[in-house]
Order: sequence, then C-alpha cells, then structure tokens
Amino acid sequence: MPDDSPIRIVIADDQRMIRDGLDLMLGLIDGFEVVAQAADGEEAVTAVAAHSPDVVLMDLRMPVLDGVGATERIRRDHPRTQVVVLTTFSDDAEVLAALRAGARGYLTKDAGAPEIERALRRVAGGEAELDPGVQKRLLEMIPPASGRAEALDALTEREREVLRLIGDGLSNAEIAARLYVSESTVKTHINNLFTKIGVRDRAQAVTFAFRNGVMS
Amino acid sequence: MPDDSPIRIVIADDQRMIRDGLDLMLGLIDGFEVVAQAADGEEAVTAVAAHSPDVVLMDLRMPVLDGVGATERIRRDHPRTQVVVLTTFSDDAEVLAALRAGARGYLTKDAGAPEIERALRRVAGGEAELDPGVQKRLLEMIPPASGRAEALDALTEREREVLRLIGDGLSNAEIAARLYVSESTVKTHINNLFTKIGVRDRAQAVTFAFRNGVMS
DNA sequence: CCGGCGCTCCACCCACGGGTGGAGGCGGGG
DNA sequence: CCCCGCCTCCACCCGTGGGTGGAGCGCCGG
Repeated sequence: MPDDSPIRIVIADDQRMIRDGLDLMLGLIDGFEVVAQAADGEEAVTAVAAHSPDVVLMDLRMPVLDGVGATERIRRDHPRTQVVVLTTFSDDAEVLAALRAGARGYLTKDAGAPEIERALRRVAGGEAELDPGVQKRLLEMIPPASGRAEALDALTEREREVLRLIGDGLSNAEIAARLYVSESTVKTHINNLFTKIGVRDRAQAVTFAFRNGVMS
Repeated sequence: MPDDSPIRIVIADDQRMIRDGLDLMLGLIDGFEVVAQAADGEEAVTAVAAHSPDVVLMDLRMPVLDGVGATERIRRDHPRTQVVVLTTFSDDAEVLAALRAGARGYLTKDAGAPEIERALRRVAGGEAELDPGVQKRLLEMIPPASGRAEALDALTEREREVLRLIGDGLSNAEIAARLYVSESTVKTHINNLFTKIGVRDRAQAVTFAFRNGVMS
C-alpha cells in the first residue's frame, strides 16, 4: 500500500534541542511531515486539536501537563490520533501509566532513526510498537506465571473450572446448566474449593482467581 | 558486544519443510547455531533437556504435546532457555496462553528472515520481541482504555471506595465498620454502583474491578 | 434562592448463596 | 483386592446479600 498522503506528526518535548533534532530528522524521511512542535502537555493537546495529526511523539516529563495526562486527553478527545511515547529512562509506574492512558508505542531515547521511523509507521497504521525492554516488563505483569499457586494446584480440574465460571459472574444455577450437572454438585465443588483456597464467599474467590492467574 | 559464542537454537514444528527451511536459513546467519529439531512438544522438551539451547523456536499446533504445554514445561524446568513462538495464525486465546506459559517472543509465519533474526537475538539477550499485532492486543487487555471505563468515572468517590472493599473480600457489615457508616448505607452504595457498572452481584463487581484497574 | 447531587439512614422482603452431613459410582494405585 | 480421591447428587438450615421505596442533610452552582 503506497501511501500518497504523508504521516502527519506532532512533536512534544520540553527540550528545544530534542524537538528540533527530531523535527529535522523526521522531515528528511519520505512520507513523514512534522506539522507542529509542543513544549509542554497543554501545548501538545492544543496542537493536536489544531492539526489532528496521525501521531504524537510524546516526552513524558514535561511542565504544566505531563505526558501521561496529555496522552489521556488526546486519546479521549481525538481518538484518531495515536501516541508514541519517547523518553530517556523510565520507571515502571510511568511506563504502565502511559500505556494505560492509551499510548500505542514506547521508545527509549537511545532508539535510532530507523527504530523511530518504524515505530511511527506501525502505530500510524494501527499496530503497536513497544521497546523490547518494555515488552518484557509487560509480559512479566500479565502472567503471575508460577508463584504461590500451591493452593491453586490443590484444586481439582473441575473445581478450577467452577472457579473460572464464578469469575465470569455466573450464578450457581447458571454454572450447573453450563456444566450439565445439578446445582447441588456445583455447591459441593464450591464449598470444597472455597476451603482449599481459604476464602468464604464468591467475591473473595474472584479476587483469588485474578491474583493467581486463573482469571485475567 | 561482539558475541564469541553463538546463539544455540532448537526448532520445534510438526511440518518437516518448515523445520528444514528454518534450519537452513538460520544456519546461514552468523552467530546462530541450530542444535536440534523436534517434531512435537515432547521431542522439544527432551531436546531442550539434552542441549540446553538459548532459544526454542516453537510452533503452537503440534501433536502429542502442543506448543503451550511444551513452553510451560521448558520454562519451568529450564528457565535459562527462552521460547519464541512462531505460528501461522492465532486466536487470542492461544496467544495469551503461550505468553502466560512463558513465551518471550511471538512471531507470525509471514515474518521474514530479518524479523526472525532480530527476535531471536533479542530474546536470547533477555529482552522480548512480540509481533506488532500481538502487542496491540496485549495493550488492549492491559488498559480498559475506553469501553465501560466511562461507567467507572460515573461512580462517586464513595462508591469506588466501596467497590475496592468488596474486591478485598469484605462483607457489608465489615465495610460498614471500616467506613464508620451503617450497613444500610453500604447497601445503598452497593445498589447504586451495581446499576452504574451493570453487574448484579459482588462476584461480577470484583471481576469488573480487576478488569478496569480499580483492583490489581 | 432553590434545585440537584452525594452521602447518610430506615424498614421490609425473600432468593440465593454457603454450611452440614450424608450417599453412591467409578477409576487408579498401593 | 480394597481403599482413596474425584465427581455426582440429595435434604435441610439460615444468614447475607440484593431490591424497593422511601427520607433527611449539606454543599455547590445555576
């Protein structure tokens, strides 16, 4: 798909040199067009409102309104515009906050021109492009993988199944229907699994399920 | 960092042609060494035990033991060996299962040689490399982003607080005690927040809380 | 100034959920 | 072979949870 229309970009960073450097660099690449710069989060939001670009290249640490806040507002008010975060170094909380706010790309500032180019193209195309290190940390939060699941594998297969259905919000009657057994049987399984995992009601069971990887 | 020791690889795929093709392709790349092939999950596990490679390139659909199961066992018994999943096309459930099982990379089979090479190098180096489409879906599960997050900020502060306590497994009486209000008040808050977020009981409310970032 | 919203509280209802104590069938391992 | 664990089912009890339809108070903003 040869794009006739260029990818329109807004650069948001509080450091002048970085902004200009990126502007110059991206301007040289065929198919890219930098339509505005912003020195803080507020400016970024108004720049997006004014130009509705395809992508914003966003620094996180900025005065007035930080990158996370700006990302939030842009994603909420201009969903057509994607956000790629570009930051020096980052603690996990900031990374997660940015992704949660709707950033679709995440690059560290030691990324080279080709990385930035690829990230911008992909994100503009509706895909995602995360820094490999960030990907790793993301993966580490998804699966509690192994852990104190000792109580968990004390459960029988049937009990785990019931636990999952409880997490899906089903009532005992609905679970019974789903499993083609009587409600009595479901109650038995539930009582057994509750004592095994050490909870007293469904609500606690659901929390257990999420914290131990049964649910996600 | 010029690596003197090559990245040692095991290829697991049930189709002969794919195995041999990959073997040939990877053998030509400097710094790569294919140490074994496996035609099913069992073979993959034993091959890893025998050669303790740096990375396994793993197909998901395989006889005897599927890729997810094999990944699980490899990650559990040989944590030094990383797994890159390489599959034709994938439903979300399989992707998630594979990542949960400990896969650090995920490529679709339309990936070219350079993509595969980069993924193997990164994963062997302790990073992660996911197909951009997979990254996107991952992001979509992390942040409730938009959706019924609108319902979430329809909640009052008090209601959110009650929701959190429900997630902590407290009964109405305990919540009342914690907040220094009567149980009636708690019930009122609960009824209000249930209708707002569209659930019918605590179990569903807990699931909502986890899926929308109120709990973690 | 007054309306609305958020928080507080009440009484009443009853269904569903959870606890107890049983029982039978079926499969695998000691 | 026999026992144990898993799955299945039953009757009975009663507490908690969830639904309804009120009500009063304080605060903010139109």
